[in-house]
Amino acid sequence: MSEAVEAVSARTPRLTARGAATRARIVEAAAELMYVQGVNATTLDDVRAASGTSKSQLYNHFADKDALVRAVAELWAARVLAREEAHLSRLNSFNGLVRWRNALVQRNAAQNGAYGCALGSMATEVSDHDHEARETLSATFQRWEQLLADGLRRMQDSGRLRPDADADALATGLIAALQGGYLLAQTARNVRPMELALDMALDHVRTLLTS
Amino acid sequence: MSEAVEAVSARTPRLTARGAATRARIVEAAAELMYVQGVNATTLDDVRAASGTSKSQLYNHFADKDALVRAVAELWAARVLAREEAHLSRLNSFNGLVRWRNALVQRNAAQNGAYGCALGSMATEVSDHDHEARETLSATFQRWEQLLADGLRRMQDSGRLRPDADADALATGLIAALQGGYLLAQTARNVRPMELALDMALDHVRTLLTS
DNA sequence: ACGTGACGGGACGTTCAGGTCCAGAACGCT
DNA sequence: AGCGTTCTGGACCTGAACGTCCCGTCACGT
Repeated sequence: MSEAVEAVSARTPRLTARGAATRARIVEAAAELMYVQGVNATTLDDVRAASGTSKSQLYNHFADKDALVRAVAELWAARVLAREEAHLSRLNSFNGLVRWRNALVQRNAAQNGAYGCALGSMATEVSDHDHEARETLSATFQRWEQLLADGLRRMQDSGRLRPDADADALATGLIAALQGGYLLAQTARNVRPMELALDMALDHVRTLLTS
Repeated sequence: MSEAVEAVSARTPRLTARGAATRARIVEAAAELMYVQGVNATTLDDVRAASGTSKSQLYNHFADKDALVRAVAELWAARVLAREEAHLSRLNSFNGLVRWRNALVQRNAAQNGAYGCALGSMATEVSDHDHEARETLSATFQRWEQLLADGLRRMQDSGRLRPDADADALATGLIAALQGGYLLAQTARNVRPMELALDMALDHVRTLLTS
């Protein structure tokens, strides 16, 4: 997430440590609220109150609400990718994939599926409206798929996954299953559909292992 | 969709043919706008203009915007289920599943993935806010899964699908793959991820056929 | 210590969406 | 045909959310 903060601070060079801290407080508070309530239901006054700042700060750091939303999208993108990189950068076995699945399911079970995936929810809410944010999120999904695909390729290199399996396609399928699972779980307020979706995707990968 | 209309007309018994027509115009216009622009970005004035009605009509037929949103959710639910029932009620072979996939992909390709699935988009946008609408959508997903599961069971009965396959779990996985595919396609403005997601799910079903 | 520029607070303006109301037109029934 | 009921139109109200502004405060360099 430091990436996102620095990317913007580079655009506005004069920024003291205090200012940067305020900006970070704003984005983090907004990220939390927008995840829980949705982007549209989160007002700037909510953000102001939650971040302990004031209106002028919001408009000191962001041109308008859309700019804040974009910053929030970048923050979630960085957070999710950091988390996933930690899980996937050393992925090299089917069991690693199972552990990945379990971590995601457990995390989502803790809130009964509510809120879904921060990226997925933002994507549907924002993609009709803000092209820039949509492209950020699209690139993030692609990066996420790449992390998975790299892991699958390592499984191929070490002879665990059949070499004729299409790692990129599998990665897209896994992320789609995950996102679809998030959506069904969120709608049903129940993690079970997410488990089923991921298990089916993993079952499919299992059929492609070198037995 | 007649179901949804009748369900409400039953609640408000006094309603002339003209009134019913007005109500239907409102819901249909709102459904279109909310699908394309999103629920939140659609104002009642938009609906009024698009339906060729007036404010008082909206509030004559619906208590508030949330009630209209619920009616729209019911309309989409009925529309999607009617469409899917037409495709799936006689599903009895793997090729039927492939045709189902092709129809969905083709339909979504026509708009480059934009807007996604009406049900899925509404679900994420509404589920944090309106429990009733969320439950309608959740029930619709379940019904949809059931249509698929019934088809899969027919494939088992006719000996095409292995009897130890879990039809319900497969159905959930297929719908999740579809919804995840919709989401990725919408974010990328490209149908390809949806194709990959569905193909992976179908590949998995293929491994469960009686060879 | 003193001045400059960034930071901070919050009152205020403006717009716009949701929701109300009432008078008149259309309908349907006897 | 006449009358009550329902439907229709659109003006109007209200509140809330976005965005502006101005002045006070703080930090840092000289």
